[in-house]
Amino acid sequence: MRIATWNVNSIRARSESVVAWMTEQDIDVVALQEIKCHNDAFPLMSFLASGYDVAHVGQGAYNGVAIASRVGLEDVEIGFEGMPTFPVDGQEVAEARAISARCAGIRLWSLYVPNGRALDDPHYAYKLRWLDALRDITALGLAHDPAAQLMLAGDWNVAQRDEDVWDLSFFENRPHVSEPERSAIRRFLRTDGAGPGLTDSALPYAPGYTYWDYTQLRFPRDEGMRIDYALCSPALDTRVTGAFVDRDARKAKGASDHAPVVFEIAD
DNA sequence: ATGGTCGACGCTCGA
Repeated sequence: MRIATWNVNSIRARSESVVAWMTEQDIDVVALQEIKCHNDAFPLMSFLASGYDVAHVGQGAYNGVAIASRVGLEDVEIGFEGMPTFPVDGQEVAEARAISARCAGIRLWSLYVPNGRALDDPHYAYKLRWLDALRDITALGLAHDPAAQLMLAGDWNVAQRDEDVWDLSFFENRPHVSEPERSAIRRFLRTDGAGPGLTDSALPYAPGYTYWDYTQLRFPRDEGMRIDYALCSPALDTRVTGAFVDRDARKAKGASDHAPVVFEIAD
């Protein structure tokens, strides 16, 4: 079985190419981020016509996440317990950054972690709060069910290692590489005894970049970042037999600025 | 040639 994660940067602008890619690449389930459309504007027909069921939550021009599956889509959850909100015009908003479903026995999350914007921006503190809350609820769930088949997939907006960005000095005093963000991700991982004990399952197979800015000729110069990945529970990680970043999908005319990451899962 | 991007609720913002 193949599960993918892809920040598509608008689903309405490229629903046909996303569905065509899924069919060509034999993708069974995809976690989509930044769909950037209202719930009633989701291009559902493109997916249904190719045999994919879809769960989605939108927020107009920004954010929005979805899961498309041809192997079942059950027990959909929007957001997670304790998910932090962000104040917009004095109102606390639960942004459309997390959706989950059980597909072929796997509890898959599609996550769009807040960008952070700048180290002194309120969105940066929000990002750290958001990651901490997600880690807490994940650790609780896995403590209750250590054999859970769990995949947290998405755009994490954190480059964990120095080699996950093309030029570390470019990111000095900017989000994505700061120690608090990296520490927040490490606390999800098996290597941190206190956390839920997940594994960055693509890393052994696909350690390359997943995102290249549209500007500054970043893609032709291969000046990218590895910020899209999936953290898997121990029981699921043992089933991951391979992964790849499809750079060809980033090359295409009208492509998203992120490439999809594909996981091969043994039965 | 010292620039060079997109998508959306587009005369501006977020990535």
